[in-house]
Amino acid sequence: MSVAVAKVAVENTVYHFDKLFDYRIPTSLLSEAKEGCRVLVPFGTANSKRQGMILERTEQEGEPDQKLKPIESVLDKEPLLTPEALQMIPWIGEHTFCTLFDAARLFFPAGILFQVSTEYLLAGPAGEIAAKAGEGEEARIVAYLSRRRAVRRDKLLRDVGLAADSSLPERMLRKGLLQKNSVTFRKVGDATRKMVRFTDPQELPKLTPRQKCALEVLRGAGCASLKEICYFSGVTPVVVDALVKKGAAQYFDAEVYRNPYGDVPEGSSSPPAKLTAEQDEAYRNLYSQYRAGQGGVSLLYGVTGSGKTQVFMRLIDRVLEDGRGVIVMVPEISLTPQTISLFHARYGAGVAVFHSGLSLGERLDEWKRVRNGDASIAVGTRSAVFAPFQNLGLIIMDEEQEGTYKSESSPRYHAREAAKYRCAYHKCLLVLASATPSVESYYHAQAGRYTLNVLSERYGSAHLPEVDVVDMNGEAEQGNAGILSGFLAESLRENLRNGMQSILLLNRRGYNTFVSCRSCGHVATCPNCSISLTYHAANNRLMCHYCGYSVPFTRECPNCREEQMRYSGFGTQRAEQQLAELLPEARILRLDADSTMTRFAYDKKLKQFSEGAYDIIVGTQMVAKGLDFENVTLVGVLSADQSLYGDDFRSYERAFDLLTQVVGRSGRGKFTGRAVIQTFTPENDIIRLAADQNYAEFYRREIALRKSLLYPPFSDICVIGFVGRREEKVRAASEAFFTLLCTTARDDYADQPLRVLSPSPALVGRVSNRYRYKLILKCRDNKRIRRMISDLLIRFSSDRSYSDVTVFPDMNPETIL
DNA sequence: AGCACGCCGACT
DNA sequence: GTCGGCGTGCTC
Repeated sequence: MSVAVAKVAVENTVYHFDKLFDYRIPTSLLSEAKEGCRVLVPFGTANSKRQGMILERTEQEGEPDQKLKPIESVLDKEPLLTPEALQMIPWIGEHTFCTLFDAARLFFPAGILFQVSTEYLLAGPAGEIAAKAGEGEEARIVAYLSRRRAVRRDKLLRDVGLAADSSLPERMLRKGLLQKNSVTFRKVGDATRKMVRFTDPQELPKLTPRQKCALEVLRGAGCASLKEICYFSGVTPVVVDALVKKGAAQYFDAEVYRNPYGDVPEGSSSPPAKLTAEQDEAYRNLYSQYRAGQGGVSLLYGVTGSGKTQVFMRLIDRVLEDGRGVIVMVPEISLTPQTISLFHARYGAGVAVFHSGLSLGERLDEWKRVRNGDASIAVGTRSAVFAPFQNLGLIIMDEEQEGTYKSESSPRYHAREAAKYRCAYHKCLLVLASATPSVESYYHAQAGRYTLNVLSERYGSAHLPEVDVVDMNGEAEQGNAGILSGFLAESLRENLRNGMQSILLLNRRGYNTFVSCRSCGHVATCPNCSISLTYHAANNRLMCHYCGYSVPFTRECPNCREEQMRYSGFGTQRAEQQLAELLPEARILRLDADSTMTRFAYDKKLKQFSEGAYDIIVGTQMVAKGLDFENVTLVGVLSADQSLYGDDFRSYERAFDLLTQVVGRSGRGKFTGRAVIQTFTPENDIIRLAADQNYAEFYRREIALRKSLLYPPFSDICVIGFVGRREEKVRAASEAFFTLLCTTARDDYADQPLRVLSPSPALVGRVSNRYRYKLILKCRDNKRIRRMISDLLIRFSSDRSYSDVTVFPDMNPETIL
């Protein structure tokens, strides 16, 4: 006698008791319940229905010793997950300290998920129930339900006007007035963008001040996305909801873009441009490493504009010939239409695109195309690393040093590590490419763990730009308080006269950065976060970049009541304005997160720039990378300083990367380029090294620093974050955890090299009214240490006294909060 | 996280 | 006497 058992990862479990749960597979489901299929299972004392994923199937011999609960139903006809994914899920769980189901989620598009929810219906004929029911709210629920069949819990509570966490339905259930069901439904999600239009009613209903404000914006625009209305009027979506209810406005869905990138051309088989000797050598090396079939990692270090893409494409061609899949990852910022059309032009519909800007439906479509073998190249951001190829030949990670490859929310995985795992599994090649490799990757290449290929020259006739560093201290002394030095202003004029284009980088958005009172010194800060507010000229409001809070700007100081509130510092919006005053004939394009909020605004604006509709781009980081316009011959960095002096061990690396990259936007075509870097600290070596594009020297210094201070790659860093509503609790929790960690490490892990830094408030100590603390652990990221951290988390969260504080470990985070 | 069990105070 | 407060323990 034996019984079939499924080991199931269950949704919405809590980390400290997450594991694979055993369920009996009823005979009727024996053929359906395959590994990799989603199932519905009874869970907990209430046996509420939850979604789960079968990760393993076993036969249990003899009598079923425990009373295993049976699987309720199987949700997929065919497995959603490949054997590779099934194997990778526990690995992700172990490395990122997340639940197994959360790890499994990474492998399928969000649109495919079912949601399990409760619905209620009357337990008998309406008349009978109404007679038994009480007054007031109970009676309202009965009346409401007597007009329909079953209604989902959230809808019921919303429609009857009760709080979302009301326990009334449960109480009525116990009284026998209601009955409940578990239902599964496919998440419809935000497949379309919510748009609002003004309905222009005969007479306007009575409106509250906030509603008036929102309506004014809407009237001006006629129609806009809900997001935009909220940005420009500073209201929350509920205000717009009210407008719609009162009949002054209407919601509608933006058209669904089935194919977000227009008609995909047939893959043009245009032969790739001829490779230079250097490119050819890199290509040959990579190809032979691929051919060897041993897997492995290679670092392709090529200066900006050296033509790494051509090397990739050659390699991709060969891999495709073998009938194997290819993943190309790019950072969010450079997933431009330029990049995508480059691949579309060459490989046609064989390209699937993955990034966060796609609707759920589109993501599902692209996922299926890879799954079914209709697409053999996946191009996308970090999530593309999980593209469901069955036979993978090559993964390319462009700009591998980019921080966006590390997930900042659970599961906190690094796409580079996930890529290494997949490459080991498929015995395929991972190519890390960059003009400024991460210190860690270059170290591994030097140490021989990765192979190294170098492209030291720009492609074609292009040369690296000449760079001038301008000391802004001198400018201030000469009475120039503007954002442009005389030198940069003159360079811009000259470039304009020559009919060439320029890019200006200002690494900060908003109009001004800082708003304070001249009279009492009061600084405008966010009421929810420990951060100062930023003035935005577009909507004349002060905004918080952390939680989205905003207030209208007034001159009156909320503290001393004097009309003395003033801006200081500057942002992209002010730069744009000053530039317009200085160069009235220039056509200026501002690119930052505010000007590119709508879905295709960024793409459209870049296209216009490339067609010559603008002379100058001024923007934040998004202009620093990936842009490739041959008419750009001048790049200006308005202030190199903010990016340099973070308090993170990666600040210098990021600053060097940013400066090198932005300088590299200049002179990529047949015209010679130049760059101007403005700074108040011209003596800083990083600026000089970036100006010279001297990576080797930068690396030499940085690696020495990392070694002496025991930072990666000489150690791993695990940051344990603590978040909660009451600061005292959060601080106490971090200290209790610290103590527990220290004793555990001393008693049971004396063999492990370990340094623990005592807890301290996070850099931004409060965000959205939640306090944040952190403690830092320098360690070796190995099985034993992960086990220790996991054990600590489990022990710590079973202590009820810190239940309102959430603890989250992050192994090798991109930034130390 | 939910949810049930269980043991003490203020109501009909 | 009972309803309901939240401390404690479990989830195949």
